[in-house]
Amino acid sequence: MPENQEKEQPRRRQARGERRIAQLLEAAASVFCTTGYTAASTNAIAREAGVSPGTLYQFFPNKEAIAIELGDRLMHQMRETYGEALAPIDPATPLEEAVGAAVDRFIAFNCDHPVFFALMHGPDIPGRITEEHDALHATLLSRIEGLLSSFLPEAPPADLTRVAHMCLGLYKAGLELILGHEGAEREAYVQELKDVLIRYLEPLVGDRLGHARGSLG
Amino acid sequence: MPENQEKEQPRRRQARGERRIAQLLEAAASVFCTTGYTAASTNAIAREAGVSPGTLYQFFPNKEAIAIELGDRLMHQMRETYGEALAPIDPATPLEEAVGAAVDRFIAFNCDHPVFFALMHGPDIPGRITEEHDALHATLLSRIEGLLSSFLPEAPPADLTRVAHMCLGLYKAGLELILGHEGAEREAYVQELKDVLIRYLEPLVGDRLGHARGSLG
DNA sequence: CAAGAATGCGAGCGACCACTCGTGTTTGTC
DNA sequence: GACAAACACGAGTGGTCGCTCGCATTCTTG
Repeated sequence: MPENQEKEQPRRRQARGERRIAQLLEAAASVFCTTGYTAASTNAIAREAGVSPGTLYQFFPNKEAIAIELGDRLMHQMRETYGEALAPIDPATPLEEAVGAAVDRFIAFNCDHPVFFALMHGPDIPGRITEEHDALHATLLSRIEGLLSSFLPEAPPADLTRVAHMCLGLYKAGLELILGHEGAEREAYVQELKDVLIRYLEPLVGDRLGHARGSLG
Repeated sequence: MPENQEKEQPRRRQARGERRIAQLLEAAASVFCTTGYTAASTNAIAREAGVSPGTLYQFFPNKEAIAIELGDRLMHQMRETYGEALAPIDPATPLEEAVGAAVDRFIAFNCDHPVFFALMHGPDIPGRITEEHDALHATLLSRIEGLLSSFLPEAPPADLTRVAHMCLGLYKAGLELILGHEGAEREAYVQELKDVLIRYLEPLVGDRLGHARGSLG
């Protein structure tokens, strides 16, 4: 059977279809945010988008595909964001500045796209999304490791990896608190997160260059 | 209608029944751990326990009650644990010692009872468990605040609350990494978590007493 | 040893959900 | 305008899951 059924050429879409897709993804983002992936019913997504269940399945083969497409689009934007936020930097950059800039960019992204957090942290999420998340996670980790190694060229790789994991974990913990507050309190938590990271990393990287110790605001 | 239907006196249980309950809770813990709460089917729990679905419902009115009972028992043990781990201490105790002891106890508890983490972090968990979790969370927070205030009697309450939230969040982040590793690597992460907390808190509490700065191992 | 309560079973019920299908409507193309 | 393809609909289908019910078995009690 030489027929290749998996390679269906993308069916021609009209402008209306593209609009529907965007509409459905937006609705899905909203529903995923409030109820999580598994609890989100496709009917609820369709209803939120103001279309019928059948219409939803005109554009997505199944529920997972919705999350995947949403994840892909977010991931794309994310890569642009961390491309800027975690680019290799001059090792002479003060730690405060490097951490502050990276945190600000990531926090801004996550505040703009709360679905991202919801989609990447559900314990009930299908395999494909987890794969994407793991891939992103790995990329972020290697970027952080790269940055760390420019500060700490002589550290054992295992330690670098561990510290990178820790940084990402600390960021996620801070993000959760930040997303849980608004306004001035949110800003205060952002600052607190920066302090955590800076104070954690300072003894590691500061020993090499003897940066000035942090002064509290 | 003067009848009070909610107050059914607890039906008499035989030893066999108590054993079954323990068996079912253990099975539930196992299933919740591997699949999470919502994805765990009551039939799967019954199967894991080696009994029929009907037997399960002989002892629990519904699925939520299983999680609640499990949560209650864990919560009870937890309170004993943090009763020791977060008891008010002499403000003169070195920060390293206080943080190290508290972290060790909580980590030990969480490693002994992985369900606890699974049950308290699913985004899909029913209201009652969330309430319990919130209650525990609040208690832990006020304990931490209490400890902090003994170090920082003059700090504004809002700052104290924020720092306490941060500490708990950092702990949870560390816990996730710790549970994800074993053996020596796990121990390394435990130490890393302690370092994070100590370095975070040191500038706050250290300023008052001028403790020796941390030396890396 | 009864008699009643507690325990145990498992087919099956009702609800919900992902997904389909037959049919009707809109849009692009000649 | 004619034809086909894309779009839209929503009742319906199959499957899963929480939970029930009638009945069999084991324990406690007098």
